[in-house]
Amino acid sequence: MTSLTFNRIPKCHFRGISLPDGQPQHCPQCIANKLNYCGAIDMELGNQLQAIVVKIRFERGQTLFTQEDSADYVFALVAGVMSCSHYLADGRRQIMAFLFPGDYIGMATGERYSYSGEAVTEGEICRFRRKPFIKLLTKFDDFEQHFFREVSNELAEAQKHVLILGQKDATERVASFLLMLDERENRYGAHDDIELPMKRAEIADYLGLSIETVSRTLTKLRKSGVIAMPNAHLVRILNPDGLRDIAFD
Amino acid sequence: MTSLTFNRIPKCHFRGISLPDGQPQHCPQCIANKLNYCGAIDMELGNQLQAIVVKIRFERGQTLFTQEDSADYVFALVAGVMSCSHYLADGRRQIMAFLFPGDYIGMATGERYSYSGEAVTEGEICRFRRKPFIKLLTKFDDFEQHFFREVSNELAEAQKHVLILGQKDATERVASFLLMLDERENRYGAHDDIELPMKRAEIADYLGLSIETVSRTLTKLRKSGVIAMPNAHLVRILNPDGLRDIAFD
DNA sequence: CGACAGCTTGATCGATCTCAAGCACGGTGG
DNA sequence: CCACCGTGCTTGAGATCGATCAAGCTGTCG
Repeated sequence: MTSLTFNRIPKCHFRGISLPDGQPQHCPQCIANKLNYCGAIDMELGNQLQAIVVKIRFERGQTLFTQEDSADYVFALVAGVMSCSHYLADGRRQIMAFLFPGDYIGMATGERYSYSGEAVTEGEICRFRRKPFIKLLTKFDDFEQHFFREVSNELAEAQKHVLILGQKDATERVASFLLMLDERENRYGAHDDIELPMKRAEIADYLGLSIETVSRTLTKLRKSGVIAMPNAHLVRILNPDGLRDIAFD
Repeated sequence: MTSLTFNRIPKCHFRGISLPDGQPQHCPQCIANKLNYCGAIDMELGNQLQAIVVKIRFERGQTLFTQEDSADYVFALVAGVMSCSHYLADGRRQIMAFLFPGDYIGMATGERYSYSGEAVTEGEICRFRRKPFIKLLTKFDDFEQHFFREVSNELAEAQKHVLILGQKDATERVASFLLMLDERENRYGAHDDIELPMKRAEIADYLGLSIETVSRTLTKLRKSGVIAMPNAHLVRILNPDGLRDIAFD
């Protein structure tokens, strides 16, 4: 049920359900709505969304948009995992967030995205032109409130991230990261092992650590018995309370 | 014009304009609206806000609310400087943001604030009960859009913060911080020196550094000639381009 | 089976923290 | 008015955590 296969989307239970190929589906059937919008999209809104949506499949490693691009679109991730990264001129990369099915991207942005959207796994995304999308926001009141909550949650996530980066040491950071993934995967129903679809380098750039430190820390947690790692991209939490203690909030 | 006096509010030009003592003023006259809401509040909304507002004066060091408190209020900072801090159980503190007149607090929050609101200087704040405030949001459409933008800006700030904490070294962090304050003070009109109303400990907890490193870094920037410091809480940028280069974005 | 990308592990180095003085300035009281 | 005190800032010396450099290892794919 949770075997690790990166080749086909549906295999990984928390990466969302692939839509049938072809034209975009009516949005109420879309996983993105099921997960975050609780099915509250009405038919009329669904139809209007359908008129401005383009569904895009993407491959692992692909860049969907860059931090320099004019922010003409809003996206809804349907399947797969993405990252939002900000690059400095010398190549340093800060990953701002990992995105999972049901997440929206580029809601709260200025004239340009200030981060690049990159595919961590292959997947599928719905792309909406911003202007008509925003018009729908003002037209459908719950829809607007929904996005206010979305952006609020994103802010809360960013603040947690600030706390991790500003105050926590390497072990606390990695433990917090594992718990974050665990919690995230729990939204899709019970699961046993945490999947790490991203590379060590991506975990490192999310946590402000080096690849080597991430690797050493995982090894340390494994040797101390709070987690097990069936393989390099699968983590089983053996002692949840212990891990929470280590994460320190 | 920019002499450093912490005793009386109006002396510091970027800390906002004190309202006359006594009952809350009609909100269109309020500095908070002038700065961020561009005077777009209409009379009707102003009256309804007035009905639910309480104006509170606070002293330096005072805690306005804690991270444990039920988030029953939304605040608008009118005068003075505040900080939002998250404390860990062992006393570590991450300052999430410094707040200036015109900033709103507690808009995007769950059941509880997840940070404590602390007074960096003495000042004044308008407090609104959350429920009626939210009702006004839905009733007045521009008001709602205004707050969507507010929360979006807050998110952008948090993401900048993540970048600073995740990727930048001590010198880059301090330079970025000075530029942030500079930009912020520029919103209130031209100014010569940057005021640092907060203590070194607060800068340190914002930047994820120790007090000593903040101090040493300021000394280094001073000795290298990009800034001058007439006193410990006043910074003059001598070489803006140099400082931007050091801040690295 | 070989090549390559990504992960792990080891050894060293360096930036920042910690501990410890000393300093500066504002406020207070004699 | 000035000495004293306390708080906050600076500076120095040593310790530490994580980065960097450098192999080796593992699993995947052709």
